[in-house]
Amino acid sequence: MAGTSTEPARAALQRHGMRATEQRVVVLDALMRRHDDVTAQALHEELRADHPGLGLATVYRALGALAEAGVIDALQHGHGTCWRYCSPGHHHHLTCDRCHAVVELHHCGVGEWADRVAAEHGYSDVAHVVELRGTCAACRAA
Amino acid sequence: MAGTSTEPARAALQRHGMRATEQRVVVLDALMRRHDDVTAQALHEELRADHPGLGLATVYRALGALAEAGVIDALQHGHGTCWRYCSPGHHHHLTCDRCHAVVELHHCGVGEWADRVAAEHGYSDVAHVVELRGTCAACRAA
DNA sequence: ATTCTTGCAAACCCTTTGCAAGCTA
DNA sequence: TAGCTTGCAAAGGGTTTGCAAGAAT
Repeated sequence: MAGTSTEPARAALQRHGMRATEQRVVVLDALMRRHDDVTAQALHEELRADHPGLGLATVYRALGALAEAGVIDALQHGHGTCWRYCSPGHHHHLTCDRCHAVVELHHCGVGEWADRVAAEHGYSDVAHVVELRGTCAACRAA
Repeated sequence: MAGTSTEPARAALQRHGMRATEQRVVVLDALMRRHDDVTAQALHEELRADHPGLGLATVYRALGALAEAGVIDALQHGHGTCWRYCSPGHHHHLTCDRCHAVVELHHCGVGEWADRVAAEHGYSDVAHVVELRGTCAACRAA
């Protein structure tokens, strides 16, 4: 049935020159399906239900490799690292403080201001990290 | 002599309802003097030269309390947490990737965009985290 | 005098690493 | 087949905590 294929994950792995092992496919596929971010341990716990042999170290290694390849993002909010799938191209995220639902913002309203301000202070090669956080409609209603 | 008083640190502590112990004063004073961020361990190492009895756990506790009071910022870039003094009021930071020198930007060019975009997606109570990173003039020249 | 804070060292917890076995291309 | 990847368990490293002694208000 449609929507349950792991092909997208497999394809993404190969596109980035990573071997498409079952474990990596499973990890990436899980991230591509969810709308929020997860810790390595929570993800491991979750995946273990269907994949009893999957090791925690393997999850950590897969996440590290995927992040290095730019396929996923590592987030440092709070205690421990959280991970989430991240589509290509420059964009920012709007996340819900309560449920961690994420909206990707592909139109960036910061670059111009950032470049101007940085130049005023003599800084060059400026990058910006932006994260918007609020309460999503669903959580507000709840 | 001027410039070496720990009064500002002491005052900031009391203003936030924290007991002005010698250790806390020393920690906050050190942060108020520097233009970059530090790890707890590095700060401890540094302060130990003049304050042999100062414990690492005390540094961690002081930093945690100061951050909770909003007097300093906790940063999660790279491995381990870094800390830096942060003046009051809404502002953002422009930091040098090489030397970690910080410029505080008290004019925010993001709020309007953030609020609009968030509203478009049904999010409310929106806050934004922004950090600009580049190479400062001094490092570029070096 | 009371309550909070400190130092030390041990405990914690998330994450990484070594190594032999298993898989991918 | 050659070389990467996995699992397990042990090691690592930054941070937190328990507790008795010491300060601050």
